[in-house]
Amino acid sequence: MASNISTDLIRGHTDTIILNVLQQGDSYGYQIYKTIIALSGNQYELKEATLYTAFRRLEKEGYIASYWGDETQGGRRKYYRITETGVERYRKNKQDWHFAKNVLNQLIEGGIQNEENKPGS
Amino acid sequence: MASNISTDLIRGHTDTIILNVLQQGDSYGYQIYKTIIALSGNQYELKEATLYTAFRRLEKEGYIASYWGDETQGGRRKYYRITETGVERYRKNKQDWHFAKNVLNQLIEGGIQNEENKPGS
DNA sequence: ACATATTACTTTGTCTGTCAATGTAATTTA
DNA sequence: TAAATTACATTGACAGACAAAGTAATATGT
Repeated sequence: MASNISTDLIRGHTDTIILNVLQQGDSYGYQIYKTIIALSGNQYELKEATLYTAFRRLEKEGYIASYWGDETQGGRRKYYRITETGVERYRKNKQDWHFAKNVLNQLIEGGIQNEENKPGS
Repeated sequence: MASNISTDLIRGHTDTIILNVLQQGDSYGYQIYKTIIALSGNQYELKEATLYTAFRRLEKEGYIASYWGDETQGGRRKYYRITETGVERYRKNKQDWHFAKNVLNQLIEGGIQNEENKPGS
């Protein structure tokens, strides 16, 4: 893990990242933790404490829902599922990110940029 | 000012943005404030309080230096100049941003991205 | 068999950057 | 001459990220 990435550069994207993972199927905390590391190509680790904080936040806001897995041995894995409003939220966040990315390019690079502006979505 | 951009999406880029402005010539607080709004195409306003906080931070760390303009009427404009380490810092920050941007794309968009990976500089 | 590592979830407290609110004072415009 | 703009500054609050520490189960190594 090179981890060049300062926490402030990711700040604000945590929720979007989690929602993206959950959009591809239900998952539980530790697995999501591993998935994010893998997705980043081992470049970024979203810390566990941050993750679990985000789960609370997202659930409270109704973007995800949780249920315990039926592991039959102890109260093991807590699974998360993305809700409909969660999917909407993800789409919105993704748009915002594309928008912000373009503005940031303008602000960080010197003058006027060519145009690498295709929100895709 | 549509200001779609949440503060958390910019967080961590403030210093880089300021250094970028100062790289194109000395300037003073209020002008930098206006320049950033213009540079963003009126899409983003870096708040004054944030700016002045950043000036302190950057000066303390030796990335910028300040001097009073010779307005001869009152202690008017405080100009800022980017230092050599400031220029280096800017370059580093820009690289970090390109790197983080690519990782973020991976984390926010679903699967594996094509490749829009040319750090430029 | 026993220690260690890994899986899995949780809480508490701290730090940092951003910004609202507020203030001062000079200059410019209506 | 009142109001707006320019220009700089401080204070206090808030939110997100995370280090640290902990609990408890299962798996692995020796």
